[in-house]
Amino acid sequence: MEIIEALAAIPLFDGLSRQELEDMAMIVLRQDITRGRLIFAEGDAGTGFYVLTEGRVKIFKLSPEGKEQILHIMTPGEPFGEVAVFAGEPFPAYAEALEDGSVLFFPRAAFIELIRNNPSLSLKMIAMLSLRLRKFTAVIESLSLKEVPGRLADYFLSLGNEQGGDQWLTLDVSKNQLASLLGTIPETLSRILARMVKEGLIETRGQRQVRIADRMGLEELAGGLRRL
Amino acid sequence: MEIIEALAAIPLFDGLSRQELEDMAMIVLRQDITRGRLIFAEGDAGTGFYVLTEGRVKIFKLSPEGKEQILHIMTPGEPFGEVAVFAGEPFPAYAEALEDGSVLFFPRAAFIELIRNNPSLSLKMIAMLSLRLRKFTAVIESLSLKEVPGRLADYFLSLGNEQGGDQWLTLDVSKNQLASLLGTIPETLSRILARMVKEGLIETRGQRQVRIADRMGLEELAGGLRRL
DNA sequence: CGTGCGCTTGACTTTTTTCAATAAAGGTGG
DNA sequence: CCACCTTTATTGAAAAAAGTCAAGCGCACG
Repeated sequence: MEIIEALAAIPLFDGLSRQELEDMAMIVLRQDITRGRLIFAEGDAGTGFYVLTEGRVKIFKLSPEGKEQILHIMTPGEPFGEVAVFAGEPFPAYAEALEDGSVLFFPRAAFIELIRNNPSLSLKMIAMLSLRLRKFTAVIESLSLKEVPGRLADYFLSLGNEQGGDQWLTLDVSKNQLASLLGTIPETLSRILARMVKEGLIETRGQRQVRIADRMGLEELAGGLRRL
Repeated sequence: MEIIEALAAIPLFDGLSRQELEDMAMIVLRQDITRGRLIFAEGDAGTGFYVLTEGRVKIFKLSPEGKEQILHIMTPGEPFGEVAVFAGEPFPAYAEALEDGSVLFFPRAAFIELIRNNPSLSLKMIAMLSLRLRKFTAVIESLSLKEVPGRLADYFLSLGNEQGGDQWLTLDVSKNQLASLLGTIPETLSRILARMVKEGLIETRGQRQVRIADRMGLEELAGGLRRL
């Protein structure tokens, strides 16, 4: 049963016994998703949540004029939609597949039953939510305390931590998406990128590759000690 | 034992049996706090979390230049610092008492043990974290999609929902703090407030009282359909 | 080989911040 | 109860940051 392997690969569930995974496999539904597919919309009832097993999914909000703010880009292994399910409210944002892939769907009632009987699963759930809350805190801090150059510097620095140090870094999103993730628009991003290159903070290669040329300079920018 | 009553009054714990509350009372520490008192600082190790029982506490971040962004103002009954505790990381922000009051401190290890043996407590915990995550989502949306007038309109509207409908509403924070909560500075807030009054959207009385004079107008502002 | 979409650039407008000065409130000690 | 002092709030003028609108480039894809 391939669902079991998929479950076992989810960080949220590691440490669970074979039996527990099998119980869980009984309640989940596998669903393939194609690029551009809307998985749920803001306001939809949260009858269950999802875990991404393959592909990438963006979680975003829409303003009345149709401008979108990307909250998060999910990568395989991450759950999404749990907040609505556990808070007992409709989904607060949209979820759309950025590439072909697949998700597992966990129906609300059955999953709650599972948690109720499984303390270590609930602790994992709590830890996962806490971590996400912490990330959101950082986003709020960044949006409200820093200007766009600082937020972009943050982004490059954290990209540098994930991927190797002073290698060429690969942007995992389009620049339009990156702009939205940073709470700005493509034009502004483009200008700031150009200034960063001119100031020797970064180098670019093609559309999606960047190298940090002056880490200290970026850190000063992120910290607000320098301006572009 | 007064701690028991304090515990029973916390929404997070309602539905727990007398015995469960007593078990919990064994592990909590009561601590009185005075106005201005720093409860924890960003970077402190999270050895446990707090629940506010009396007074008000602000949770905030500091930028390198010392500008502060208030993330949340806690009112009695709300837990804070849990994120760090469950994520196993240091506190990501500062907590400072705005008034005299008191808190209960829950040591990490003992509380985790409690949760492990109490499924309904863990579900409550999960629900609480989910709700907070949902609020943060709204804050991020507001910061990145709306301009200051829209955020302020949001604030008044939600204040109107909490307190009675068309009554005079009482601001629970100073205007400096409100500015920080909205991700802006006092001067900007002051100007926008003045414009809102001139446009007949709100009335003010003294420094801390506001009445919504044109709810529809505010809603249009919040939705971006109108500009000031 | 053209069409389309993502990206960039320029000129202009709007929004917000900064700096500086003033005004109003609130608390304290006489 | 009042004068004084500190903190908090308002206002103006100028600068900076970001957003809008419009045009143009370039690369991928059919």
